[in-house]
Amino acid sequence: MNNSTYHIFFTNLSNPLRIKIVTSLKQKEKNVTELSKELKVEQSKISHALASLRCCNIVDVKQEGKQRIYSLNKKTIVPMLKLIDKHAKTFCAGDCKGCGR
Amino acid sequence: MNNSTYHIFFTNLSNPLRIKIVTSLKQKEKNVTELSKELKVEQSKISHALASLRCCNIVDVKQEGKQRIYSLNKKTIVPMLKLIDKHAKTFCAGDCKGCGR
DNA sequence: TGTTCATATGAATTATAGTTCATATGAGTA
DNA sequence: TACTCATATGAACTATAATTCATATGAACA
Repeated sequence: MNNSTYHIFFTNLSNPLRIKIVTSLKQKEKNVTELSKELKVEQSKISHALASLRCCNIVDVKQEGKQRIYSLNKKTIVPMLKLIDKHAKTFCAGDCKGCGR
Repeated sequence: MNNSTYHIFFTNLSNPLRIKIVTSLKQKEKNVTELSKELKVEQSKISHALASLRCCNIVDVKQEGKQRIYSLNKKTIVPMLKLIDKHAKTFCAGDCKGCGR
């Protein structure tokens, strides 16, 4: 597999807001306004974040009336987050702190 | 698990050089000079990249004489890259192109 | 068809992360 | 202990990505 795909994919998930959206959608699908209210984040920020996530098919959309319902593509993301959980537990004493650079 | 760990972990892998190093170390462990020559990248760039990867325990180091041998922590990374391979194949027609934003 | 609610988009600004280069550290060896 | 090879580090600079805000689109409905 080519490195560029990895780079694009990881970059997409390397953002606090997008991660928040992902973990929120893990529970259940939501529309933009719901996400905006739940996360206390301005609507256009949510929309931009969702646009990125859609690019890599990390989330799916469906239209329902004037709402757009976003759902998580769990096939990839759920096992991936599990890998990180396990990694952090095993190698980073619970959670990864980064190294300030 | 807390979102900050996900963020730090993904950010670490969201960089072309660090990904190159990771995929190179998947084959076999290498020292800094070897990586620098193989990837045709200046030594300090490699060192900085390795420092980041070490923070999240994505790579390990051992000293051997004056060299430092870096190896990949395969437990997490190998299955993670496989997940992306499969994702790209299944959902992105082979490889993820991003969306130019 | 004009108004409202829901969401998306573009572009300028701002924040974050990466590169570069000069230099420091540190192991081995003459 | 002075020198060399291997690697690390800090800080200024540069590049990349995120935020903001004004505005566009588009569905529903009066």
